[in-house]
Amino acid sequence: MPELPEVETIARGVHERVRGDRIVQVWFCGQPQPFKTPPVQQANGLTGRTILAVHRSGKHIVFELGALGAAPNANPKEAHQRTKTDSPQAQWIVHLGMTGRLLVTSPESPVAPHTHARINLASGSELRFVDPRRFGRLEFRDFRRDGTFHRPGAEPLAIGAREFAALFHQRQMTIKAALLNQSLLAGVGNIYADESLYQAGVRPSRRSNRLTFAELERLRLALRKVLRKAVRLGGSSVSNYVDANGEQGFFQLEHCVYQRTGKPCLHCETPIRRVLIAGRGTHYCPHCQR
DNA sequence: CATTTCACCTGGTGGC
DNA sequence: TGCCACCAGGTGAAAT
Repeated sequence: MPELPEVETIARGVHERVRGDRIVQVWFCGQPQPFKTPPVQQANGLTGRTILAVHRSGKHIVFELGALGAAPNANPKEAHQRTKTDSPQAQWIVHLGMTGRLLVTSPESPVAPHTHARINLASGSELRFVDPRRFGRLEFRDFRRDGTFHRPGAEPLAIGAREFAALFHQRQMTIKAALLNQSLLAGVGNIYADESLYQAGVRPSRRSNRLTFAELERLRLALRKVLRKAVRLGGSSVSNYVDANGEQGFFQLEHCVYQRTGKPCLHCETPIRRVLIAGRGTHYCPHCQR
């Protein structure tokens, strides 16, 4: 489900709830689909480690983990100090796919259908991965064997004007397809591609390399504006997205084109059009976007 | 190599 | 109410 703002919201929420905690028990459901690393290897790697931090990278949620067998630390104050001094030795990487959810709950709360992972922490809380469509992926990396995780593309909130323009001037696919390509920019998905193209006044069917520098700069700034606001509002809750605490986001109320097919453009009243580009439903205003 | 299409899944919605 | 077609926040393998 999640694009950059939703993943950022979830990662922040999980970080707040599990930082400094220790993994005491791991349960994985037998469905092999979501496991990029075999479940047994993952469970062995995770058990006994301290969670130093949780953060977002592209659309991935990255758990920074301490050394295996580090002394348990029940005292939250000391756990916080440990966070400062320990350096990460391994990572657990979660990709939510289309319908994935990461939740921090109590072990007693009812287990939702399609729960594929339950991770018990020393504090008593439980981390759960739920994913009906099973497009999500779980991966474990031990630095000694696998090195650290590297997202493929640039961060849309950090990239500068020149680099952004250079990236998109090299491509002849449609600008919509280019925005969705995670090896160029990491974190932009269908909602925020459509919304930022609308804000920039650029038609999604345009060829990436045909955009002027000024248009690309408008797009980069629109992307920043849209993504930042969406993060501030906790992401877009379409269908049933919720954050780590089960709370909804509110950016869906700000959508100008996404899933507004046939409704009037908020600028010019022209009906919003929906077409298929790069195999995805694409929404735009035929008058405002050239 | 760059680009496009399609398979992978389950569930919700709206038309008949 | 039931059945069915279509749609969905993503990606990577296969085809072009």
